[in-house]
Amino acid sequence: MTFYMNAFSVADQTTRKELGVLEDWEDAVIDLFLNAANSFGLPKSYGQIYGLLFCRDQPLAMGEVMELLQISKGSASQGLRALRQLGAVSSVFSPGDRRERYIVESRLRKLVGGFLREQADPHLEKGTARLKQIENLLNNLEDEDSHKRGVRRHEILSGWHRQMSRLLPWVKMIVGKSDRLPKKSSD
Amino acid sequence: MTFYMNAFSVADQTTRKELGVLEDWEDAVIDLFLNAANSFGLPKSYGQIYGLLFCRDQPLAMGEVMELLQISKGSASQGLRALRQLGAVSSVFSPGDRRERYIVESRLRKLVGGFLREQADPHLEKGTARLKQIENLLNNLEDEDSHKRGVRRHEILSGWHRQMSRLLPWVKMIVGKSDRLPKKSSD
DNA sequence: CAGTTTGTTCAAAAAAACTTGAACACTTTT
DNA sequence: AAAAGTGTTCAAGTTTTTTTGAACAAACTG
Repeated sequence: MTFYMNAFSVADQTTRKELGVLEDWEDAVIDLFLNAANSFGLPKSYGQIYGLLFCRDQPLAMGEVMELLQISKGSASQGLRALRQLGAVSSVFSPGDRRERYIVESRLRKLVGGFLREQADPHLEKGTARLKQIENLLNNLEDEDSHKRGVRRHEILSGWHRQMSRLLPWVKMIVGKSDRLPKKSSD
Repeated sequence: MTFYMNAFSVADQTTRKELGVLEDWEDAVIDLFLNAANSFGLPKSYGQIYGLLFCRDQPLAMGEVMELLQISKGSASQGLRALRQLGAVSSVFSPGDRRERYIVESRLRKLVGGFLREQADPHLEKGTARLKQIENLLNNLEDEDSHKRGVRRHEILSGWHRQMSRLLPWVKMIVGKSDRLPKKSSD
């Protein structure tokens, strides 16, 4: 009934490592991040890449990411760029190797901070501009009733905008509190 | 240079209302919500519908929404359903009219609450399940090093999950503080 | 310098998300 | 009970987003 659930039997576990294949739990973690990326409005390949690097102790080069996840050069390149931009991934160089290698940022505070900076902050700024534009349209308006109605709506929107601006700093605060669990030994 | 910016001249402002056409400022507000919906991961038609109802003092029937926004029956029906589900829209009946008519919820606290309930809470629950699944995969594991590595990752993810769970109640609190601006007269 | 490795770009292909409208179901009106 | 009004559903069509891979650039290697 569930014969082919896994592509490898228990006896093959060493073989798998040699072939550069993912562990089952790694697959599950990667899938978790794939779904998370989706619900944050990011392409799923970004989630996969983050998830893979998250699983590994050693930094991986782009080619390794491509092979392990079976994704194209383009996806890997763009995904890594975007993740660096978000501050979710950073690159390191091993001496004697020309390739750039990548590791994740796994402190939630930093991840949330980067996400808010890249996604939320720009929206708030655009919001300011839009509110101004609506204000202008309301001023070139004949109809008195419509004007009044519009002004009321503008006030509500401004209130929302203000509240959202207030919220973000708190989010950074709260998430930052007790980050990463205490580790067994060094770090 | 900007001759055809608006489809109607100032002299036509009464005509516009008769034709059941949107005001310029209403268009702008609707567009604002269209974009906002997009960045919250909701279909843009949902944003348009919310935006239109947000602009109006009187509740609108589905047919009116369809005509004013030039969207199909299907989009209107589904959009209104989803918005009601989120608690962003509610329906009322006028006596002597068989049609259901719709109005928005414009208290930010309620909107955020509904959004978190429908979107964030389910994700947190799925997260719990996924973490358990990963834990299981880790237990059926031969390789000692991989197991240790996996356990560490599982700990980190559990920590994130806990923090997110903590965050949501705070968000509801903070947003709820000073809702809606003080109004001029009654309401 | 010709060849190799590493990584970026972007037009085209593939996949995913959204919208449409026709068919249907249920109510009310005549 | 036929006709008209209101609203839902869902398969098919459209649009948008994401992924791919070939062409290119840059940096090393022998």
